[in-house]
Amino acid sequence: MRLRNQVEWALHCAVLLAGLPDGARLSTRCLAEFHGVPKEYLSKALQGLAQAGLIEGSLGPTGGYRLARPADKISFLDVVEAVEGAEPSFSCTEIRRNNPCLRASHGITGPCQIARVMRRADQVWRDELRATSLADMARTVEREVPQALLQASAEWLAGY
Amino acid sequence: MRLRNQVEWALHCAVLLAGLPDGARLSTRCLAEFHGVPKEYLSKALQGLAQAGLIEGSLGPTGGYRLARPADKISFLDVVEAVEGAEPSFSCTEIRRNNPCLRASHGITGPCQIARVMRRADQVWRDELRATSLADMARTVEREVPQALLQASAEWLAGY
DNA sequence: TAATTAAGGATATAAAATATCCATGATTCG
DNA sequence: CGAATCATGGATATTTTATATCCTTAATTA
Repeated sequence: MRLRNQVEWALHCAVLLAGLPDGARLSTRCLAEFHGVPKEYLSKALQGLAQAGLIEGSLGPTGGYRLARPADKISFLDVVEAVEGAEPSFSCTEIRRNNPCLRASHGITGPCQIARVMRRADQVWRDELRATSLADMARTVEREVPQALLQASAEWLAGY
Repeated sequence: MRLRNQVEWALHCAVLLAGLPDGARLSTRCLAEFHGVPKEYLSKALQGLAQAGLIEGSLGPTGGYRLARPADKISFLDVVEAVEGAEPSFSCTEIRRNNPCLRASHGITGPCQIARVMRRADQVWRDELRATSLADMARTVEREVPQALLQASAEWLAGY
C-alpha cells in the first residue's frame, strides 16, 4: 500500500501556500521549481486540489494558486483525498459469498467481519490525518525551520 | 492507496485456518475453491504467509497449510504485511532539499515534519491492525455466522 | 510407482503511476 | 491592440505494479 508521490508534492505545496502572506499566489511553475519536481505533472496534482475546492487558481501573468479557505480549515486528509481519492484502502469483494456451502437459507447478513476490521483501521488512519491542519503544519515549519532559510525562501517566492 | 486483492484472500484463508481443529491442514486447491479465487495466484499469497513464518506447508497428498503458531499470536497486521510488505504507505523523498534557497549553512535537521504526520497516521493504522488477532476474528465468525453454514463449511473442508 | 502437494521460477496481460505535450481561453502589462 | 503568462484539461507515451498462468522440482503419501 503506497501513496503516490503527488501526495507528497501536494502537501508541501499546500503548506507553502498556507504560510504565504494574505492573498498572495504562487504559480505552478514557481511551485515546481521550488520543490524540484516536474511542472506538468505537479500541475495535475494542483488541479486535483483545485477541483476539491482546497485551492483556487487564477489566470494571467500575475495568476497562480492560493488557498480557497483558511489554512486551519484544511486538513492533511483533505489534501491526501484530493490527490489520492477517498476510496477506502481495503476493498471487500465479498469472497465469503463464494463459499460452495452457502445457501439462500443461511441468510448471511451485515458487512463482512474481516472487512469491518480493515475499515476501522482505514478510519483511524483518516482520523489521524484529519487531526492536522495546514495551519498547524505552517506553524510547525515556522518554529522548526532555520530562520535564515525561512526568510530566504520567502524572498525567493515573493520575487518570483 | 489501495491494498491488493491478495490481502483479502490471505486474511480469509488465515481466519479459516485459525478456526480449524488442531493440527488440521488445508491445501491451496481447497482454499482457492472455497473462496472462489484462482488457485495459482492465491498460492503466491500463501507462499508469502509461509515465508513470513505465519503458516507452514507440508508436501504430499495429505499436505497443505496450517498456522505456524497459535491464532492469538498472529495479528491482522502480520498477515497484511506478509502480503503487502511492511514499507510505510508514505515515502518521503525529501523534496524540501530541492529548495533553491537551501545552503549548507542552514543545516536542516531532523525528519521532514510533513513526513512525520504521515508516518504517525501510518502507525495508528498499523496499531489498529495489530489489535485484532486471528483468534479474535475466528471467535467473531463463530458467533456471527449462521450455525448451519458454519457446520456445512466445516464438513466440506473436512471432507475435501 | 502413481498421485498429490508446496515451492518457486518464468512469462503474459491488464491496470495504474508517472509523466510529457499541446490546445484553449483568460488575464495582465506594455 | 499584441505579446507574454497563466490555469485548465485533453491526448498520449513510458514505466512500474498488480494480476494472473504455466511449468519444473522435490517431497510425501498410499
